[in-house]
Amino acid sequence: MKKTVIFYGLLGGVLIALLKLVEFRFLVLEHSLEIYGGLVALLFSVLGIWLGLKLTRTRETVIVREVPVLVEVQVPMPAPVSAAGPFAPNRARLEQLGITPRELEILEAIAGGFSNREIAERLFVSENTVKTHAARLFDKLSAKRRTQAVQLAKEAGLIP
Amino acid sequence: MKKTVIFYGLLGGVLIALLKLVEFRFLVLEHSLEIYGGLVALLFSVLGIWLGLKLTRTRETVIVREVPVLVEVQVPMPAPVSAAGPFAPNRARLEQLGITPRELEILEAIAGGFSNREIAERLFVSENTVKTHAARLFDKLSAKRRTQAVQLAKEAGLIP
DNA sequence: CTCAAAATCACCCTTTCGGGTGACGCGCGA
DNA sequence: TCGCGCGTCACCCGAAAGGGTGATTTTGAG
Repeated sequence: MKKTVIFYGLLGGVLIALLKLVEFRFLVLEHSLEIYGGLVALLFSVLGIWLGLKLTRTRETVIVREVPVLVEVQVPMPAPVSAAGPFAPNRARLEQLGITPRELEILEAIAGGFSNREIAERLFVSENTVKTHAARLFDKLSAKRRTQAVQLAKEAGLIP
Repeated sequence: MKKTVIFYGLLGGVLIALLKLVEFRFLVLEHSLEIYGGLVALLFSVLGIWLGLKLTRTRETVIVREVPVLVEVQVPMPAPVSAAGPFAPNRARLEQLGITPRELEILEAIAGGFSNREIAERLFVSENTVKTHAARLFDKLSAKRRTQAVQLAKEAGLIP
């Protein structure tokens, strides 16, 4: 990566040098301008890099991680929902998105990390069926990938 | 890689074009040398800062201060944690699984529902690299699919 | 300095996903 | 009885993901 940067830096330098050369033919004068520009550019490049380094150098994440010591009451979760027992999917959003019960099942299975084939076996249907459900689901969720679908569904409170 | 080459090529071209343009203006309007210098300075400052940021992106020195653990009864939800702003991944489990910081980054991106390509662009690396990281990650998590990896990581308290 | 871990990238090959299309049956309400 | 939503299934094809191997570079610890 750095090599690439250096390479292009040198390339740029060579190009600029070429430009200078060409210009030289026409404007024998005005050399100071080029030199001036180049110097300024170099200077501020270095300055910029230094700034960048400085700004990120202090970006040290001081994380004081403490593992749970005692467990009292397991508080709910980030998502809203009062939630009684296991989990209650947001019916409103479910309906407003037009997601059917079967599709929700597929969604949960997907979130569980199962492949289409595994889901098919688990639900006693063909893999093609799972794929159709999944496709419709993705469409309704505006998701392009199953991971994205999971993410979106989670945000929408459809799954835990 | 090709994209990177093209990108840098275009960037270089644009920069040179800009320089030329500014020069031209300067030559035509015998005006402020300061503007020219300022523009060049600004341009290269931004470039430098960007470079600096890019070269040192995940400059984090993690200070792990483990507190003796008593019990750990993470029953219901993956990682309650409650309040506490962003989220602190379980460093202990992270280490015990041998997951590197970079791999954790990839994991988070995967959980975010991004494709390998998107992750590659977002982290300024090639898609192959992302795939390598992902592969190692799946191996360490004993996951066969990315959705499963997300699920397992969530259970392990590695991600929110 | 040397060594190892981490990160990066490439290539090949197989499997899995996802999109698109079309089709069939069932139950329910108009 | 018809239409419709839902669930079911199939096939094709391109894209994405995943497995395996090998390689280089960077960086930090000893």
